[in-house]
Amino acid sequence: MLISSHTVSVDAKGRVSIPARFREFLSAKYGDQVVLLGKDGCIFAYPVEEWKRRFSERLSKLSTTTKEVRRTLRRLYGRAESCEFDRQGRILLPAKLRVSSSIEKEAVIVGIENKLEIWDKGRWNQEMGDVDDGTADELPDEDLIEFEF
Amino acid sequence: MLISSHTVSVDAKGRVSIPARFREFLSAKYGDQVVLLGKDGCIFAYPVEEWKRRFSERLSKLSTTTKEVRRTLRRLYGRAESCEFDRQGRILLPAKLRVSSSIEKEAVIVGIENKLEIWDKGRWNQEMGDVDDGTADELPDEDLIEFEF
DNA sequence: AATATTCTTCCCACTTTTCCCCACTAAATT
DNA sequence: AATTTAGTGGGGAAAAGTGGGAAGAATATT
Repeated sequence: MLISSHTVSVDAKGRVSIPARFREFLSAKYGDQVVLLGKDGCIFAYPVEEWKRRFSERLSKLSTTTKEVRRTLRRLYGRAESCEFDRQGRILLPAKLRVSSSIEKEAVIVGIENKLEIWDKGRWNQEMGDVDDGTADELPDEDLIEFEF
Repeated sequence: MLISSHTVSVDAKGRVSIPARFREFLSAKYGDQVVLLGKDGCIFAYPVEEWKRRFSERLSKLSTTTKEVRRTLRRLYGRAESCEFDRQGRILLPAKLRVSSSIEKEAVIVGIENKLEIWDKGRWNQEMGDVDDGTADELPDEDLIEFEF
């Protein structure tokens, strides 16, 4: 299970090191390939198998006779990027995604159950409520489950 | 699995480079031949095997006694074009299809599970909703399965 | 029928990008 | 303090993408 957050630097080529703990878990359980998707102002990184489970498998059951379905598929797949760890355990964040998530010099990598989120450090701090005074937010009401991002 | 989108240039002869990642997947899994079909204002490119699975196999089971079926068949097969990669990994887009999909100088090639879509860049941006705010659409309701494009 | 014209296909050459690999520093472990 | 592991940076080879020339096929023109 993935958990916790780590600050890492983004180099001139747009690469970020995936913290060793995360990498071990991912490689062992899923292999070295992840799928990136811009969302909520950050980048979601799914292990490929996880992506398939959440999207491919469910979407392939839909008929593509309707234009709506075809459009949904291309909007999802078209925005995603596939990428692999290099030998140093880094991934290259495509320029497109770096721009849309405002990631420049420092990024925060967050482990959430079985996917990662990659944030610009500034945005992450905002998302966390700027001051981390140890005050936990209340839990939101339950919601209906439809689609798992 | 095919995923993500790449911008490529269309040369004076109407050729486009198929991004290496896509090509590797296609060649390894399916061979070098694809079937092109104009649809939704872009060009669909199916590996031949995929075309057979989606269309040939299912359509050949239908009886051709009705005019309706014969008409469907000729409209589908008549508009399709077969083509191969050249040594540089490009395909030549037939003039007809280039016109009907408004492809001129810049094209976007999108990988969607096991087929490609080839778009004029302008049209693609429209299809994506112009601004890429990372907002993914919800899935539409299920539909009855007829033919899967 | 002969010639011209367009289109297709193959090949070479150039530019840009990608990514592989080495090396350095910092931190943790023994 | 020495050794291992994690994270960071960058040079250079290889590959990807692009453009165009030239030979051959198909079509059109005189």
